Amino acid sequence: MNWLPPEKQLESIKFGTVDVIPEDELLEKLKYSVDNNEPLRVKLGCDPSAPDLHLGHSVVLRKLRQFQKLGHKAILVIGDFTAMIGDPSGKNKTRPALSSEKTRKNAETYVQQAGKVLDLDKLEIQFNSEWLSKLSFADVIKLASKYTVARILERDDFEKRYRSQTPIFIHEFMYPLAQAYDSVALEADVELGGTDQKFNLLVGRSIQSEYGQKPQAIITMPLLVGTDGVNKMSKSLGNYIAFEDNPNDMFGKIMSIPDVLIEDYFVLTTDLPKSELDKVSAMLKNSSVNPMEIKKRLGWEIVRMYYNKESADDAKQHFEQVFSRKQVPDDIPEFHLSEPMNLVDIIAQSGLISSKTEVRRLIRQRAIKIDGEPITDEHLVLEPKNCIIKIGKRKWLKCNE
RNA sequence: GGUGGGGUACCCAAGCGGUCAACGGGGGCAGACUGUAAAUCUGCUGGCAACGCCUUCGGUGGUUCAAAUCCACCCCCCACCA
Repeated sequence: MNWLPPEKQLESIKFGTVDVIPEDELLEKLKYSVDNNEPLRVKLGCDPSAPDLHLGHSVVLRKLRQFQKLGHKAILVIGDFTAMIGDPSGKNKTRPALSSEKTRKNAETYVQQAGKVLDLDKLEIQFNSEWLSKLSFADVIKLASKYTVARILERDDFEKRYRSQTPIFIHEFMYPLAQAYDSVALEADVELGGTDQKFNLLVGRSIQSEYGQKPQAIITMPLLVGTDGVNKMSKSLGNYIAFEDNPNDMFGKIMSIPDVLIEDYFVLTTDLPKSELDKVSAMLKNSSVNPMEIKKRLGWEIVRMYYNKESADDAKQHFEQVFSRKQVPDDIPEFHLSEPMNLVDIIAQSGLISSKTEVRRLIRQRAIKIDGEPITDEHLVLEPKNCIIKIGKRKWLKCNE
């Protein structure tokens, strides 16, 4: 293996991170690794209960891939054990416990999608049920005796929930410990996570020491802000851009992010080299360049990464056609009209809008147009003819006789 | 185990016998303005065969001409005390 000098490695590892704790220990580990020709074991945990990966996940996955490129061992830990128990952390709703079959299936999808970022051939995949399910109650007590309630309560989400009178279950206290135990079981040298994982990662360090291991270095990555520009990207908030989104949606969603996020997105989700990133940030500061153009570049890059250049070109062109020139997109659903029919029924039947009440609402709001003409009559009956119905900002229906 | 507080629409949160499909805020959607950016202004935000009807206020029964509102039992959450 041709190793990059440890200092160089550290420098590139640090790029885009929030914390590297402790940096000197990581450098030591890197030196040891190079001197002994021994890759570091770099761990990333994942939750297989919602296997729809999005750009938010990509931030930390990309960091893991970077370690792969540097020659280290990337380990993806599937948290199947905890998923099977069902983590009730989402407020007061108990999340349904997933069956082991469902979990395995989710894990499969997860890995398959993660493959868009990681090199699967070099990836070590571990299921934490492998070791966690084998712990005896005595083992668990022993593990629990390594940490105090006060320290667990330091975690700010626990503290928040405690203050807002939201229930906290005992087993939730155990999750950080279980995750920490994963690091023990795997003898991890490094663990990655989002900044929201910082606490858990640090517990890993303590627990590893308690079990006589060298504590892992931890690396936290920023949480990518979602398309709403406010919250972290997450599936449940609906502000996400999924790996599986089709190229047009992917491009369009990128175009809808607030300008202030452009730079973060470039840094955290694309492969542009440092020199290019500098150019981008210079352009963003230069008021003569329309940020929209830079965003198009971003959208193009991202679609290219998850698909290819052709798709990226097409998506960009589609965007310009539909939103810049306000033309009707090429590929829209069709509706066959053989006899006169109520407009409301046509739209409801097409499935583009789920209720007729809502369709009527949209008509009242002048959001429905036929061949460019806003409709005002809720009772309009359409004769069979060829026409284009536009519904709101981004839905179309083509009627054929 | 005891005492007290609480469970309302996607979320927060009013309402405490009819005028309640339920104030207000958030979010979302739509319109204007735009660059599917931000900011701003406006409207909408349970469903349907629609000046009416149906379903909804933790659950089940009950009182009443009439219940989210009153009663009974049950389920769940929180705080304090033990």
